[in-house]
Amino acid sequence: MIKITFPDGSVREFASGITSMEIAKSISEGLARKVLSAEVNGVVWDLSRPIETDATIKLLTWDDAKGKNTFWHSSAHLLAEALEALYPGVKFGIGPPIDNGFYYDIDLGDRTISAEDLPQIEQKMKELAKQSNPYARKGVSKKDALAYFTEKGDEYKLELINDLEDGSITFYSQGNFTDLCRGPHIPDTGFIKAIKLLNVAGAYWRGSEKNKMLTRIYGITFPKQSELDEYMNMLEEAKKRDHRKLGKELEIYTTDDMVGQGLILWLPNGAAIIEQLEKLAKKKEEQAGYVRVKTPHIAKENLYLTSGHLPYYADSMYPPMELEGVKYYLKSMNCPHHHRIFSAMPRSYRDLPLRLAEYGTCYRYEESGALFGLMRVRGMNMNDAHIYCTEEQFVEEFRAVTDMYLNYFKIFGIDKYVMRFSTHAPEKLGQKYLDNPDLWKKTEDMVRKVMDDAAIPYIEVPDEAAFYGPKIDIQIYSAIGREFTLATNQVDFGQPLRFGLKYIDKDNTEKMPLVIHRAPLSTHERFIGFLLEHYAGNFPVWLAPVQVAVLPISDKFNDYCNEVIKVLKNHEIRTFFDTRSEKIGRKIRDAEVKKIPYMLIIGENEMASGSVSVRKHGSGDAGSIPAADFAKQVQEEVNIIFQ
RNA sequence: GCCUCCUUAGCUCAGUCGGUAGAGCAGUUCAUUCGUAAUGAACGGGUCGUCGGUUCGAGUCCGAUGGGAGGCUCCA
Repeated sequence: MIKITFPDGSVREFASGITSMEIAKSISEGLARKVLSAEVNGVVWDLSRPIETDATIKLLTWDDAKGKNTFWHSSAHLLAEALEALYPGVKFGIGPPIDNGFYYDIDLGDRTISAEDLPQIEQKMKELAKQSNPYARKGVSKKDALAYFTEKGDEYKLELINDLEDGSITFYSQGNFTDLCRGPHIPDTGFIKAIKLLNVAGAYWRGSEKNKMLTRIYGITFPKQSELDEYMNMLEEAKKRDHRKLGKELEIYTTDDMVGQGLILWLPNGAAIIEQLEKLAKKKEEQAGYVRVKTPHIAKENLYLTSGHLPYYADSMYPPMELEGVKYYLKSMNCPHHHRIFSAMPRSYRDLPLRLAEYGTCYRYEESGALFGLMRVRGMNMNDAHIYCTEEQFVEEFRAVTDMYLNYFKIFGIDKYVMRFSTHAPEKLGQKYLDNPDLWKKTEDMVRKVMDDAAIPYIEVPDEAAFYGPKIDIQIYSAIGREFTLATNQVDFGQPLRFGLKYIDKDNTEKMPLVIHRAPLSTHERFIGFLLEHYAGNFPVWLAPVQVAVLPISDKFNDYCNEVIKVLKNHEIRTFFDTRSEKIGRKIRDAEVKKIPYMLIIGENEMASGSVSVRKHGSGDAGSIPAADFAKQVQEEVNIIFQ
């Protein structure tokens, strides 16, 4: 007999060799129908695998992330089985589960697969799923494994097997399909009731640009059709929030072939949002003791040789312009310019910390395939600043920057983010990282202390730091589920060295300052892209390009409307006056579609009483109040942000 | 950059078998002066992304190229 411990701590005895499925059945038939795999002593196992020692066990269902993983992994095998049936001779790469579904990488030789072929493959998968073929696990020797895939002619699997230890290799089979696989899998294909193949894409074998490009098929499956329907609905909803769609609909930005890819043309509405963001940044930075500077878009080659950006990053810089034998580059970073400002005059310890801020325009030649709406562009405006401080001041300064980030997140209601603390790898000092172990240790310890003291949750990622120092990246998630870096907060002791930055300390000796790079509001491009999706285009009053739409019932009230607009403008409120001879319902509809936060409906009653009827975007009629009171309320609503 | 797909009016899209382009919305003009999500009518608007090929004839078929989408790689 063996002892099985359950998650609630209870212990039951079973005969040795019992399977998780049998255990599930002993609990209830309902559970046995739902269970997908089991975590046995912390490792996810097939339900059919016999347990021969005392163990802690957790039965995994669709409600567990690990259960979903098993389900989707098995679905990938089902996809492979269908592909092999439809495209004999197809070769397989890898087919893992992912956050939302699974994929399989395949090599079809001369044949291609396109989106139109997916329904047919889906159909085949459904047919095979209905057969409820069990997933069978089998240990094989390395020799047999190699023989099997040599016979099959699948060089990708052979490459994988060659990297595996003999004795640790397992095959899984279902129906007519056998795959090299560590497992685990669900009991049989019949569990997979709803199947959707989402798209085809190219993917390099083993993720390297040097290798062959395989065809990747993405799909998702569910134990119930209703869950698939729900998921597809969610995808539809997410599409409506896509910043590229909203950016067009709300006339925020455009791009133009004649101007160039990745170069954003901001329309008046977008420019209005930019104005507000800059106003906010100015205010917050001024409060935090920053001073503003302005630097040009180009600089001589020597600046980037000194900073070290050339030649390592020349590929992602626009090529130089050469005039009178001198090369000029478009700047891809603001830091070198700021460093020269630091060095423009002798600096004393009394000048530190010196915080130089600028909404600087940078240009990076991103690969054409990497460009993506506002999120990845070639010309961008960074909310940049560089803080020059002494080692003693560093913790305080780094903390202040972190506080500023958190303050911004509160203002924008950003609560889903992850702080990634990227540190160096000691064995790569002198290659990937600047060779100064003391400074690495010192600065990493200081950053860790700031994060721990402030009790900010973060994940530490070794070997991801910048060449010149550790950094904190803030990862956020767009409404479409994409993860990207919004902002970064970096320590730099490399550039101060390269630029020979120094200050005169109390003891009259020269010392090198540390530099903090920070960009809490990212770039205008990426941040507004994010905000569009974050707010689904419903900008809060303070950011909305147009804050108040003034809608007369008929043009008889235009004069009174103009008086109201005058009052609004005196309160610095951005307005739109709809003078079309349309019915009020139409004007309201159009203002709602434009997502203008407030609409003022003005007719006979309002004119007589000197009031306005307020309608709030998305929530309807909000009653009428005196025009001056409304203006004051809106102004206060806005001012609160800038305090 | 690489793989797959897409590219028709300002926007969203239709266009059959290869026979010289169509709708809705938007725009302009006129009428209407209206109380909380679309008043009506008329009019204007396209070298079918560009270049080349096949064909008596190309929006339609083929090739190249620009741009876009989904991925991969990259992201100081």
